[in-house]
Amino acid sequence: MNILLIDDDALVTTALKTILETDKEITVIGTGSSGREAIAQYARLQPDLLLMDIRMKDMDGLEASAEILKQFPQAKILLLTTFSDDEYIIRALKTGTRGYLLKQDYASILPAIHAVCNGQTVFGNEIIHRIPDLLQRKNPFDYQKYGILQKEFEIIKAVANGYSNREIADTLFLSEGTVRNYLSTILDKLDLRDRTQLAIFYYQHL
Amino acid sequence: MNILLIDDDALVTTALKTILETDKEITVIGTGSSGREAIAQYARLQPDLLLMDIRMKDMDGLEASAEILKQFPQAKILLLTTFSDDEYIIRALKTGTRGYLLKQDYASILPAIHAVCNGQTVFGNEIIHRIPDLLQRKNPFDYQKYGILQKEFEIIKAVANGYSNREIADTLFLSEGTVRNYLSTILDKLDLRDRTQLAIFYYQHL
DNA sequence: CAATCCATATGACATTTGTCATAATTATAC
DNA sequence: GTATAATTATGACAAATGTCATATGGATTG
Repeated sequence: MNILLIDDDALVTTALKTILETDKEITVIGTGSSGREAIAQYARLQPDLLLMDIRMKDMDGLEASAEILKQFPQAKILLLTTFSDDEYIIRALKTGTRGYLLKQDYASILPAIHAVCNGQTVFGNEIIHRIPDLLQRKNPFDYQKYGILQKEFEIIKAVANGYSNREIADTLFLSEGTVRNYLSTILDKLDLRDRTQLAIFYYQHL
Repeated sequence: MNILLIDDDALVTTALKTILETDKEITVIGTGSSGREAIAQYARLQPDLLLMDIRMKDMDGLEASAEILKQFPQAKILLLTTFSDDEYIIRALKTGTRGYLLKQDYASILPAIHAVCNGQTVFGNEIIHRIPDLLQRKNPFDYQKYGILQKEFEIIKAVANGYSNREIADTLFLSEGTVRNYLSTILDKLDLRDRTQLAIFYYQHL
């Protein structure tokens, strides 16, 4: 089995390569450190399997996966991630990658590779168990934690619905200036710069 | 462990009951044959676990689950299904039920019950493997469809990452004016009003 | 070769957004 | 009962945003 290995961190790439090559059936035929490289290398090497990190600098593993799958719908891609990448799980599932593992879970990597090569789909246990929560949009934005007041939260929701200050003011029976002030405070509390970042924040935390 | 058993088909209920009671730790404290019964019985009996069919006459297992979970967020619900109930899987995941098994898979039922009672989430293997496919046919933002050009799409992604026009210009080596023009065109094509709505649109379509 | 389309760019303009200083109420808590 | 916090409000200002008209060079296509 010819494997292409992509990880931002050269140390990880090396470590993984060592692990993988303890398996006689596996050959690492290429490595890389970015999404763009993944795409280029994939097209060139046509590996049996692509083992890729999710979080990378230029283009993340998911974008790269999507692109590769567009060109090679049969591509077998196994994504690696850390616990903190929760939000990626659903996106990963949607791109159609064949597996999703925690990096920490070294023991599972080899079996997972074999399974994916055999056409199976593999998700680490912890990940499966998070799926219902994630789909449920649990993990709801805990506004108390950031010291956000009820009123402020109403503004947040309105912004996240795409309303302008004027519209928010009208809907909540406030003056536009007040809405602006609230928003300004919110941005400050959440350490964001503008309403767009706020909307994004909202969707990523809910 | 006290279990409530709901299935449309009395034969199945009986069969399952027999299987379950081979396990000394399990007691079937009630049975029923519809979603409504499930809700009523659940409230009355407060079982440790509810084992329920998905497809039933009056109110399907998912609606019933949703209702029960609303009243008892800690409820442990294990849904039974057949291969043909594909479309239900995603809905099931979204309701927050704790497990989802194929009826055919008798052998897994007892272990699954134990697992769920211990707070785990359990999905039959075949089901897990269908999740990516099922999610995938969801709305991936098909920018071709809206006549969005590649370049424009890059702008969209940048906006969805919370960048300002100035930053986008710098990153993509464009003038700020050009970025503004692109954005203006994009908003027009997608029938949106401002960058915030665009970011929201983006997150809702992927 | 003319007609389009794409990528890129300006300048001008109106509007919206975000910040700041400041302040009047009304609860609430100590 | 005084200090603090929450709700609401001004006005002024700078910066960012979005629109429009217009323009050029390159690629594609009929």
